[in-house]
Parts: sequence; C-alpha cells; structure tokens
Amino acid sequence: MKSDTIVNGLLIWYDKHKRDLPWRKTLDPYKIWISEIILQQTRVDQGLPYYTKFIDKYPTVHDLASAPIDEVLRLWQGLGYYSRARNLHRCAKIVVENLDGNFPAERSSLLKLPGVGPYTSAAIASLAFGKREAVVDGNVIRVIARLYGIKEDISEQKTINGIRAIADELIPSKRPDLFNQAIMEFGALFCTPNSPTCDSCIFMDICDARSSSMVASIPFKSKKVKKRSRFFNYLIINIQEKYYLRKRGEKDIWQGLFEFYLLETQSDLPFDQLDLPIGLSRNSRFWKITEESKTYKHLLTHQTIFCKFYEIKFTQEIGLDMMNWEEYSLYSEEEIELLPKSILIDRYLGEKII
DNA sequence: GAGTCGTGGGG
DNA sequence: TCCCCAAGACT
Repeated sequence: MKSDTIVNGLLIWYDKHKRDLPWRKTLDPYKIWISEIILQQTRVDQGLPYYTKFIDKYPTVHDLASAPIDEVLRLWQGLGYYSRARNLHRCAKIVVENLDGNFPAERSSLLKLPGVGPYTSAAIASLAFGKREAVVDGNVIRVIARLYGIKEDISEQKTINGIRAIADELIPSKRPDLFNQAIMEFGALFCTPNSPTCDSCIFMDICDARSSSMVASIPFKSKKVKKRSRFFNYLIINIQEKYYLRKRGEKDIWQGLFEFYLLETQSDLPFDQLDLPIGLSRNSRFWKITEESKTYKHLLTHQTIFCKFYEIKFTQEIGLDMMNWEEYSLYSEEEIELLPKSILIDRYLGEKII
C-alpha cells in the first residue's frame, strides 16, 4: 500500500532529520500560533530571530494584546508582509477580550481569527491540540504532487483540493501532529523546489515524478507575477533637529509603517522637476539640500521601487504653522529610531550614519 | 479567481 | 541580472 509506505517513511525520516526548533518544544497554543504566523511565506532561518524576539518581549498573549501597535510593528520590522503583524495584534486582543485568553481548539473556530487561514488553523489545531487536521502548505503541495505525479496547475483551486484530499487520507489518527511536521520538514529540507535530493530519497522507488522524469516540472504553476515600477523621492526635511514623517495608510505597501515626506513620480525625475510641497516652495530661500542619495532599487514581489533621498535642512527658523504638511508630523532622531519603518528607509538611515 | 501584500536567498 | 519562491491570508 503506497500510502502506508509514505506515512511510515516520512515519520522515520522526520525522527532522524528534524531540526531542533524552539516552537517544537512546547504545546503552548500562543507560542505555536506566533511561530505559524511568522513562518507564513517565510523561511525558518529568516523567521527564527523574530520568534525569539516576540516570545521574549511578549511571553503571553496578554502581553501582546496590551502592547501598542507601533511597538509590535517595530518588532516585526524587516520581516515583511506587515498585515501579519497587524492581524497578530488584532488576534491577540480578540483572544484576550472575547476568549478569556485561550485559543480555540477547533479548526473551525481558529479559522475565524484574523490572520488565521486554512493552513494556520490546521497547524494550530494539530500541533497544539493534537487534532487530526492535515496542513496544506507549499511543502505539502510539492511533496504530494511529486509522489503522486500530479501535473495539473497548482494555481487552480481544484488542484489544491485534490492534494488536500490526499493529505486528509494520509494523515494518521495517531500523532497527526508528527505527520504534519514530517511532511513539511521533508519538503523544506529534502524535496525542495529546485535540485531536490532525489539520489538518496527514501521514496525513489515509488515517486511518480521521479519515475517519469518530471521532478523538475512538478509542481506546475501557471501564474506569473507582473511587476510594475514606481519612483519614490523622499524628502528628509530637517527643521530644528526634527523631521517630518507620516504613517502610511491603507491600500498600499507598508501600511502602518512610517516614512519621510514622499513625492511619488511616474518616472525618474531630477529634484528641480519635483512638485514640492507648498511649505518648501514658498520658503525656498530658507533651506538647502545637504545630501542627495544614490538611487536605491528596492524589490518587492509585485513592484520595483526606484528611490532617492534628499536631505533638506532649514537654515533659518520659520514659523511651522505657515507650512501645510498634511498628515506629516515632526519627530526627533531618537523617536524615529523607535518608529516602525520599511527596510528601504532603514537601509538608507543605516548607510547614512556610517 | 485574480490581485496584492516584503524580504532575503539561491540558481 | 533576473526569476523563483518561502510553514498564506485578505480583498
């Protein structure tokens, strides 16, 4: 029976090859939840330091729920996909205020929490509460697609549903958590996206993709990401040892993070073609450009951002009330250090000091 | 279903 | 340099 071979093989493999990771030493739903949110679309190597930081700073869900959102985002800084941090905070508040500080044990209940979707709900139910809920993440999709020779497009939901049905069949009722961990770890360390370790694979005799020489083309994904280019011009406006920043709003990248005065243009323009804010254009004799950066190229999944920074220092004090700075406010350097910022801005500030 | 949301590492 | 994609979720 192929399924028995797969299940037993994965469990034996896992026992031998599993990594020693902190969230595997606990059954605390809070810690497992934190780890699962951090690891969404994120490699263990990148997420591990953040897990340590979060557990250290917020040992319980109560600590996290009572923290200011800006502090949570600042701790998340550099990890990306910042909606995860915002939902993490929202979720902690819900658990504390509506659920008496306890995470639900049922997958259907977990699914209602913000930031907890099909994968994470199954992971928490299984790993923290021992439920027989099969996880379907990128690793599971890849391992099952190869073992069973599934050549259909994994961009389509029906393909994923088929893979989920197989996972639901495979997962044993005894220690389902171990099976979930094992198949994910196997995909992460052995049955990797490129150059998997087929030559010493325990499944080399039963793997459909290997026998049909399709390993490199399974799983197949049709969707291609379209990238657009954007041009950011940041004005670092220095007035009396303070700087203008704002919190980025909804429906764009870096929601909730702080940034300097932004002039976005449709192309790469020189400074004298920028549409300066009224407070600058009206008082041009009171300031000068003290620094002009190189062009930073910042890559995101769907965007390429070309960014320049201009440091603008007021040489004379002027009445701040005569400036229209919209949603921007003044912050000192010490305050800026504590604000959550994008890696792009953080990188510039880091290189500036040196 | 399609598009969007980060950052870093690897081929 | 460029493309892929990584323990997904939300709109």
